Amino acid sequence: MKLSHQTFNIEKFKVSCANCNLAELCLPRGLEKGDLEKLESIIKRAKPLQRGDYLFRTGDHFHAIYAIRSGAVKVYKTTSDGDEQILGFHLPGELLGLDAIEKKKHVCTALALETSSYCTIPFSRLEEMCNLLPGLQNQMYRLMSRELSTDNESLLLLGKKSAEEKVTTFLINLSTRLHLLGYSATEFRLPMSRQEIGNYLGLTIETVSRIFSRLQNKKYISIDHKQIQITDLDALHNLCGGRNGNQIT
Amino acid sequence: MKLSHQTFNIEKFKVSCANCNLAELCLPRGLEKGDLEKLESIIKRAKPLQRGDYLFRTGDHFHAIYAIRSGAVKVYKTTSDGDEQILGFHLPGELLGLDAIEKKKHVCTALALETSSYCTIPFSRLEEMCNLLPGLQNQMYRLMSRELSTDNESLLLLGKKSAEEKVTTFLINLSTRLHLLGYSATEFRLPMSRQEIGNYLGLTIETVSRIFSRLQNKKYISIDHKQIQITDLDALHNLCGGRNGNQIT
DNA sequence: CGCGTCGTTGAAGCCGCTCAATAGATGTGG
DNA sequence: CCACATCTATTGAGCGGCTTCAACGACGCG
Repeated sequence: MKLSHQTFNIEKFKVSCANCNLAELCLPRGLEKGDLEKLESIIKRAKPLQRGDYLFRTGDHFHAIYAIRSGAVKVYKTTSDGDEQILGFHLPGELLGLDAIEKKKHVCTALALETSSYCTIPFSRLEEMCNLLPGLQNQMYRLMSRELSTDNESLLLLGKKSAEEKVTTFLINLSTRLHLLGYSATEFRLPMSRQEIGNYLGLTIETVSRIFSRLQNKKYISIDHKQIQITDLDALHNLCGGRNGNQIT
Repeated sequence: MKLSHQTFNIEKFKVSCANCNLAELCLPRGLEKGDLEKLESIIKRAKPLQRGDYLFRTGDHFHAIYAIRSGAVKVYKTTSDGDEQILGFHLPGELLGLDAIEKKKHVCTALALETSSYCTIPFSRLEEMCNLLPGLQNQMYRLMSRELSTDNESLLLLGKKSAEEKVTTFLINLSTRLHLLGYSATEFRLPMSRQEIGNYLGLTIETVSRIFSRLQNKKYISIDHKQIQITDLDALHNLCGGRNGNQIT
């Protein structure tokens, strides 16, 4: 290897959707090799975010959408009286910022829950490229459509379900998404605090904590701080209100 | 007028986005006259729906999106145990069915709350046309982005707000949207039942009714069945939790 | 070690739900 | 036209799930 250390670092940040194991979940899905190279040419991979760093904030000028490559990011709105409502937690392969297209300004804030890497996709160039690559345009519609679907699932979650159903649905949803990424569906680390879970689900931190304890007493799960093990996935499914747990937001 | 009665009826259903007073709110927004004609060529205007008619149902094959021209439509999901969660009420100028693109199947049901007319826009032809008309493609992104934004507002509504805040936010939202359509912002007819309002807001019919009564006692509104008059819009705004009420779902 | 943050658990209170009764609106058939 | 049934909406009484308030333990960091 003749590359100097310096050069190597630059190489590390060069984009290669072709080699990215998330390609099938992300924007490149369904593109041919040649088209993939065109798409890569407009994508920039930036220095990873540290825990607590902002990806974008409410009011920021919108110029690009972002694809999470690793880590976890929370997206939230801040109300006039200062407190926040978390709208979703985003894992690798998911696109952020699509809701900012209309107003050309970000309407939410995105913050890294842990060290997270991401790709930046300038929107105006993406739009141009969609005109050239119908497959890419179709994938954009699909991804936006999917986000609409998952938002609808969230509405159902908040509107109809009890606290216990909310928490179990949340766990199963997370489990499903992690499994899709190749991780264990039954053993993982929660990237967010109880506070953040409660906020997302429209519950208090105490209620979340109590329900975790209750699920643990029933031997459905086992929790050590943020490390969680699902010991009876079927039982959890049954608590979700019959269906569901496959939403992706 | 030389047209026979027969001919006149056919003419009535011919599309003309150019003459549609909703054009600036709907898909044609921002298109030049020539491009508008191209768009019109793929749009079909169908016979109006009667109250209780379905526009589409969960599981239906997705082949087109729909634009409401008049009336009001509710969109809901049905849970496995049979009851429904209403996701939104749609007024003229709004697009329906965008959340079905990904799965190529409708994931919700859309039902007319009153006599409603609409346009049908075949999606595959729309996609082709977006490749030819960058302005149209941009408008599609904007409209989908806006729906994502309004879904987020709904999440905030369901997650953070009290029953009173939910109901007042709902009223102000409706008032704002009707005003945008050229109707009175302070006097209108609710196209949905108390039951449906409660379902949408995650409340029972009794709670909705009580809050309407309370708002009436405070002289903020005046209700006669479905006919509603807002007598103190500012007071309602203050009840919303400081901000908000500008979501469009 | 001391401090702050996070999470757990208990006790009490309140908001919204459930159950129930009633009235008004709507529709139907005689 | 009225009698009757049905559906929607309103209002009250009581209950329960979740929140609020509070105390305490565990962990991380200076």
